[in-house]
Amino acid sequence: MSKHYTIGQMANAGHCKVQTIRYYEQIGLLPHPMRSEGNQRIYTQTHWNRLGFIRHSRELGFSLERIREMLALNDDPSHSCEEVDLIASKHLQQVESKIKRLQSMRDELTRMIGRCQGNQVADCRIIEVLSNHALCSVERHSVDGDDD
Amino acid sequence: MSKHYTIGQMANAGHCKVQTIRYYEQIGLLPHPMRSEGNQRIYTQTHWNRLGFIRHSRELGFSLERIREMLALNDDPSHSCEEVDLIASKHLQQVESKIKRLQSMRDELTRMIGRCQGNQVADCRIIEVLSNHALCSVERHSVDGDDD
DNA sequence: GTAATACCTACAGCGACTGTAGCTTCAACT
DNA sequence: AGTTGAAGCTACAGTCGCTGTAGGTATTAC
Repeated sequence: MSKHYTIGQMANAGHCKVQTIRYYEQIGLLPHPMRSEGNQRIYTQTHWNRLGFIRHSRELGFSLERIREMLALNDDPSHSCEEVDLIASKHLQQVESKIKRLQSMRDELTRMIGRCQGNQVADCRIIEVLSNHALCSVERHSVDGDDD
Repeated sequence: MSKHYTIGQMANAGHCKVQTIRYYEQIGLLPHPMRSEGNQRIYTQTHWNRLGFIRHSRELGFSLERIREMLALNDDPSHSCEEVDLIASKHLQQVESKIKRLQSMRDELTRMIGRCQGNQVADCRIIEVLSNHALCSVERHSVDGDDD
């Protein structure tokens, strides 16, 4: 009765690569599926839904660790909503501060590029600003990675 | 006459870690400095300036590869400004599209969180939206990394 | 029967650092 | 002069979230 899916169909639906799904399984985010006689993975609706949750959360920028936590909460349906709310709210804050940082980058880049006259590098405003932070209006911030 | 700096002083000025500076040297972004009798790195004003350029560019979100290119252009002062301008303009575009993506994430997160009533997970709007992309207004985009 | 496609495992690589282990060197203080 | 603590050294593994590759097996379509 219940539908089954190949890894390729899952990847298609999740807008990700086949390897990504195997990776999620490897790190314990997706449960091991059954295997066919020929050793190929056979997914059920449950896997399908779980992958949907993961991919959608990724699109909203959640880390795999946060997703793992939210999935655990999801698996206990009588659990209070508070913790999920907290995770999402914290994430929202991080997204907002990333936006702010990117906006100040954008402003400074725009200013820099606008002042460039297209002459020689020796007189280039862009090079000049990059060489000299004092000419820049972007406040200093930590330079570290973030996820999409 | 000319000033010398230790790696610690450089790191301080560049708002980065000592290891980061050794890393930049390793990948050829900073030239090898002289060494003291005790094998410690001794930096000159030239290194100091170059690190300043790198760190400021990083704060504006340029990748190390773009920075490498801009440094090469910078090293030829009679070179036209055009290429620097192009690199910066492309980067600005990327920053702007990152802002847009983050803004739509922010909007959807806000919407999701606002609808949550703090009951049980079974009825949680956040979980619901995450489980079902159809409930979401964020258009699908590729989920990949970006730099600060 | 054959060819193309999809699947399998295992592992290396990306970017930009960061952390650790196990040393040596330097600067300051008694 | 000795000692202590901070700063420096090398070499290498780990982070995150995949992505790519090599070298094989299974399935599907014609």
